[in-house]
Amino acid sequence: MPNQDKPARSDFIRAIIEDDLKTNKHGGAVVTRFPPEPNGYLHIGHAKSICLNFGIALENKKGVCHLRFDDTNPDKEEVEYIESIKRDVSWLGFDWGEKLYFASDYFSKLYNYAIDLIKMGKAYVCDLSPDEIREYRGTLTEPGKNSPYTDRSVEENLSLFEKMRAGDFEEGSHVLRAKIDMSSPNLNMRDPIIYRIRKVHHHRTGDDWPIYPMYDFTHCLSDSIEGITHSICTLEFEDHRPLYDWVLDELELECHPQQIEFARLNITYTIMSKRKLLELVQAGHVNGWDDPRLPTISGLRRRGYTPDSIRSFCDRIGVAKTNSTVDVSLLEHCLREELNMSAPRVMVVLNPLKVIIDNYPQDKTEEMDAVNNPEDESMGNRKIPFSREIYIEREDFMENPPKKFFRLSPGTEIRLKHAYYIKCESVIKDEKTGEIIELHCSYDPDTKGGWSHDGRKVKGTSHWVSAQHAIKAEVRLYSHLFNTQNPDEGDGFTQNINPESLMVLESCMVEPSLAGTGAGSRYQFLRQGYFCVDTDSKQDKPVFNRIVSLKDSWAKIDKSKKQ
RNA sequence: UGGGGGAUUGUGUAAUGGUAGCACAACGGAUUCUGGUUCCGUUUGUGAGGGUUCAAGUCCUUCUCCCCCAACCA
Repeated sequence: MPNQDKPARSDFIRAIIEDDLKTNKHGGAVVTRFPPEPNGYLHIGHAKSICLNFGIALENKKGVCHLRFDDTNPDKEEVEYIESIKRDVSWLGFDWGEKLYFASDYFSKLYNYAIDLIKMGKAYVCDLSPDEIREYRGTLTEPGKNSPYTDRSVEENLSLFEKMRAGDFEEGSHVLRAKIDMSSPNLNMRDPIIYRIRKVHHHRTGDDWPIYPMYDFTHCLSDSIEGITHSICTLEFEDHRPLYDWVLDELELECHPQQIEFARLNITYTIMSKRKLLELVQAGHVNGWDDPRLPTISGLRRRGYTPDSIRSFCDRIGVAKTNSTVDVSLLEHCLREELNMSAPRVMVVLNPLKVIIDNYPQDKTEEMDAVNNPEDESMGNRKIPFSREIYIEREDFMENPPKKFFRLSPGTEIRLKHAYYIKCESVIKDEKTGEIIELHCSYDPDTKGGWSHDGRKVKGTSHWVSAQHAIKAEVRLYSHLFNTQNPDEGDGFTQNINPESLMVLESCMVEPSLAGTGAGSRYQFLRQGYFCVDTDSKQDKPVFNRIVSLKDSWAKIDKSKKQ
């Protein structure tokens, strides 16, 4: 159960709930709900809402959070999405227990409520076409005018609505509207449509219904039916609150939840719109909904993000009504913070450079001791084979090093992590291209384990892998999907896609202890970053995703020098 | 030019008339067999003007800027 031992967070929503508890408004009950529409995959913006709603329930003695699918638009909704949403919510660590609901389960009740409204003279069947309805609605600055059907008799409305329900009318020919006020400055109150005719198969109710209720009618009533106390939603529904309240007030329902709105989550260098996410997937800019560059829950999961780190992120960003964009580095920080403690360290050479240690015996192999995690001794040690030929990172050698370069260069000495000190004696290059092919080094046998007894200091430490023992692997390096902090600026978000957001390295050299590691396992590749075994990984060819790099102060120095 | 919201450092978020705090980021230093981690430190803020008050981010007032709303979507 997440978040229980953490200090209580405070935000304006929790403050409202606390007040309600003090005044015993709901008899101590706190009932929230997460109400996704099953028309797409969940993203980290949904995670914020999930953490809020389920988190609040967990924090209160009589707290409950429902998972309710808002499935009133069969045109766009699919069972596949329901399954993915359930999977994502529980992966994030939340449990709805028995409290799994579907708005479609309330269709009969909703239909009866609509009839109640008609009988009260508060709803009418309108024969205007969609275009006409728009026209009659007026504009932001001009009031609307009454539909010619506003004043139909209760009997006529009843019989018309029954016919709608019976499937006697064509799609678009009739709608049921709430009779409120066509001159309201709030467009949502200008006789909103509450039922439309859609002769579409519904994934749960089949062909039972030729009419489907609209969001504004369905949502408040579903909340009321379920005994929700606090109905938390995003800012764009603020204008809908008067309608939410109107429906429940007119129907004189005992349970009248309080709708509270908060700002949705935005993160730098990514997008959070379902529509745009869909476009990226369909246009092939990414490889499916679980592409590790996407902010979808499934993408983050595949990338290697942990549920804990996402929850921790959601805790830290807070909840408010200000439109805001959170720096993606905060998300990365949350991941590093967790994995620093839990991820085993391992040595992997991403861009191999062969090193031959000339004074090391030809056929000798030694087992070197290595700690699995310096932050957690209980994770133990492992043995790593060392031999005459090894690989080091190409970046760790420079023939003409600048100042402050602590790594290997001709004549300098570095430490091989957990092994020996080596000194670079000569550089072998391709005669034609000038490319460095291999390095010849000498080692100091008295420095086994990476220590010298004479107090000699080396500034650089490199990771390495024994050439004959190495496993070849593919590593996928991800960076931001977009080049700009706000992908929506400029000529549309697809123009800002980062062409280098995925770099595949095919010939990485992995230490042998990683043989057979399973998909989803996370490691720290020493000095490089946190990596996760991808689902594409095969026994003979492991595939790793870089979740996030380590912080790199050398990269900063190097970069500032070049500028 | 209707209605509804919002504005606190680079970013996010606290401070319910009484020392503007925290986190991330950035920068400096110490420690370190990861240029990681850890530790210490530094810089940057109440959108603007006026008013009330001993005291204003907070109250009053005028203004500015930003977001949302005219789907038979949610």
